[in-house]
Amino acid sequence: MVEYTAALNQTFKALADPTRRAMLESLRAGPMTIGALADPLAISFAATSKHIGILEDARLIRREKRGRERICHLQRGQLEEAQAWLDQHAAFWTGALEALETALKEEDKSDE
Amino acid sequence: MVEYTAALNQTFKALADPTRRAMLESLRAGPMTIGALADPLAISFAATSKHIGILEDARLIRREKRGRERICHLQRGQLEEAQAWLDQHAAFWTGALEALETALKEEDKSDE
DNA sequence: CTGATATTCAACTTTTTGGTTGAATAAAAC
DNA sequence: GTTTTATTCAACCAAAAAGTTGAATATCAG
Repeated sequence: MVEYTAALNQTFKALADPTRRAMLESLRAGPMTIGALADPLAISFAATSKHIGILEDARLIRREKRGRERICHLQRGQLEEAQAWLDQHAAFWTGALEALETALKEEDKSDE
Repeated sequence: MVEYTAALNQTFKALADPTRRAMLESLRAGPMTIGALADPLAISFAATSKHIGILEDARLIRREKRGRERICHLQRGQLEEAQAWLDQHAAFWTGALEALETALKEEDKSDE
């Protein structure tokens, strides 16, 4: 029930790692190389490259070859699906609780 | 840069697993027991209980003891922080691209 | 061509994750 | 009190994730 695509899962997995989120945050300032991305993180180039690969698979970034460097750019990927999932889930409270409140005021008893 | 709390990380990790998202989706219909949650999933009670533990740690659900049963209820947890992170990240395109578009129209040349 | 730089590849290690099973606990039903 | 029923605990397992190191590749600078 509710759409559950492989892409949505890939997006959430990609976002679940704090290092990868930090990378995405860095890239908000503009495109940058793997080296520049690895710099503030206390991990190797190889590890950074792997993270980038995961973000690329989730299409949250795009890696462009420029000479011996790789420039990483942000991409939307399936971010909107993830947002939609969260929004829909959050609606449980915004919408449903509103209705519940009304019911409680009128009945003054617990639901169910 | 940008708030990165342990709670936010816990939330994203909790949401990264499709089984756990399915559980949260089930619970939208109303509170239910571990058994009822485990039923549609092809996993054991024990595995279900563990997932519930993770969701509980992330405060996305609350486990209430009623007799020999445990009733699971949805909770907001730090869901709003996760939403905020995504919204902020998505704003990169909605906001920034809007500005970029304008710039392109006026200058008709590529950025950077 | 030679050497330095940027990144990736391959192999490997450690930790975490998602799952299992069977015993333990606790409450309900008989 | 004995037996179901519902859940958890503990020990374990396999696969995935996140990291490392060192060799390979490709490009740029002399």
